[in-house]
Amino acid sequence: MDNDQIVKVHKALGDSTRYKVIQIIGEENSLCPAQLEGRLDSIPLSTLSHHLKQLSDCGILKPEKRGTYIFYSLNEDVAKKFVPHLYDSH
Amino acid sequence: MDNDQIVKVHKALGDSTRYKVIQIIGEENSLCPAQLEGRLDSIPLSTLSHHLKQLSDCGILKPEKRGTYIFYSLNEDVAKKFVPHLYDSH
DNA sequence: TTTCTATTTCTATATTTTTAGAAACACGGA
DNA sequence: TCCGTGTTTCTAAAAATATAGAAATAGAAA
Repeated sequence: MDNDQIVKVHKALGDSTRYKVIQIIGEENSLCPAQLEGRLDSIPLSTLSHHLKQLSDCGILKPEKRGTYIFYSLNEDVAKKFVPHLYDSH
Repeated sequence: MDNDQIVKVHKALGDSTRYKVIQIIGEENSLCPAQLEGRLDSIPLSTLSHHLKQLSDCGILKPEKRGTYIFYSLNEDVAKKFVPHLYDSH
């Protein structure tokens, strides 16, 4: 993992909405945008989608398409490096 | 360390100049702005100063005044949490 | 006190990022 | 095929951040 990649992950985590998304998905294992929307404070899906894209692009989230739905889950390799405390209580 | 603080550290590390600063200080232990300036690609001291402020404000850098100089070093508690690999080879 | 050096703050501009409505796309089911 | 649902892309505007020159501050030393 080179510096650019590392900086990209930090940038992705350096926003409170995106950080909360990572926390929620860390608890729930796998969620789709509409489910996440219900757990966040009145955020439009279009905005959420941008955040999910950024989190996926940097590699910390892993989108998985099943029919119409897209389930997002943590990429554990990356998540363990950057948000290890999410794994502390398991 | 609460969420706001965590997000703040990630945001500070999510910029390539600031990330490089952290890497350099991790190698050198303690440097002042003018020394750092020489290790970075033609950056004005005023800009560097802003970056150092952001890195200090979020807690990952620790400024220490000695006469006219200000020496910046890593706050190890924070650095070990967010950039643990900087410690791998020591 | 004056000067020199190290560093920061002020100010303004340029750039990037965030936000969100509207339109488009993708898939499953009637 | 047409409709409904889930999700993304398009577009534009607002907000935040980065940048850097100039001015200001702080301390050391003459």
